[in-house]
Amino acid sequence: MLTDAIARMIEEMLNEGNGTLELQRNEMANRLGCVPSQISYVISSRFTPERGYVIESRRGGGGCIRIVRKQMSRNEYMMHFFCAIGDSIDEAETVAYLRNLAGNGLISERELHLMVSATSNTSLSAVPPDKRNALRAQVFKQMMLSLMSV
Amino acid sequence: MLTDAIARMIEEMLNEGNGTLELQRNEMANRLGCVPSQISYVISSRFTPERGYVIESRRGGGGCIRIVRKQMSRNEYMMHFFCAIGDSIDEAETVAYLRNLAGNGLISERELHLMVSATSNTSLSAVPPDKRNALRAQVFKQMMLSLMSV
DNA sequence: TGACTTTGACTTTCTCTGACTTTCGGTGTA
DNA sequence: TACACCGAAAGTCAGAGAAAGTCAAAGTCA
Repeated sequence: MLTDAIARMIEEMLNEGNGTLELQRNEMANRLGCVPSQISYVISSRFTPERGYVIESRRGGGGCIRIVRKQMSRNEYMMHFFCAIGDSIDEAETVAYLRNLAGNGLISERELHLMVSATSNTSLSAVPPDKRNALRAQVFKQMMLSLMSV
Repeated sequence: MLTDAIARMIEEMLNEGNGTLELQRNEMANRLGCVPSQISYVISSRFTPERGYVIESRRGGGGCIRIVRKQMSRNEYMMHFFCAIGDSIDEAETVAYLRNLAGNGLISERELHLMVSATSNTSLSAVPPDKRNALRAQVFKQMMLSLMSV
């Protein structure tokens, strides 16, 4: 059945994208040889808020549909990231992690900014560069822990 | 999409300019290879008063568009604390400041926890104790700044 | 039969463009 | 000085086009 194929495809893409996905309805419909509204149907019947998905979209040129899975409990998800940090991490990777957390609604926009700046090279400039990544990981992880306990 | 590129560019310039920006519509359109009214479109659809921006402009020779990210008296308050931090601060005093901010509703409970843990001795344990207070002040101030610009 | 799928026509929203208008500063002239 | 004119900006607006949303009717399957 078409619906299932599309749903499976979206699932996979969600997995690849760490629970976040942006797709273009027309493009996808084209790829699958179906009518665009079929994509809408699948999303509205399968990827509902009750099942833990958040949908946003934008019309017009260059429009797209954004699907975010909120399935894992917050803390499970946080823990997943927490473990991935390791004991050294550079600035760029930290920002990437944090954007991901924000994209999944686990931290707010303000919290994103807070954490980015706390772990920035600017903040840590007093520390010799060769020790910075370790310190950053430490700070990052402490902040994550603090969020998990609130 | 052009709109997004322009919006991103303006954001960045705003950040660089501490929340203020003057741009020349034609010049910018030229640089981006688009029609000048596109710039107007982006500004009117994205940098609206509802989103906290103030727009002024001047026509004629040497004209320009001025964009200001509105910073409420909230920020003035934050600035007051910011200045009080100095370039060295210990853990206890940091917690006191943060409690104060939370008590005044300037940061949320979660943000309080985040900031306390980012500036804790635990987070900064990799740094020799005699350098910790300076680093803490640095981290603290960066976080404050990030909140003021959101 | 009844619930779920599939389709396509129509609607709404967003982007982009270009023609036309308004405003501003400067410059030349009486 | 006062005024008219000119060129250089920014403002406005309507229209075209792109993409997603909606919905009802037709089709399918258990």
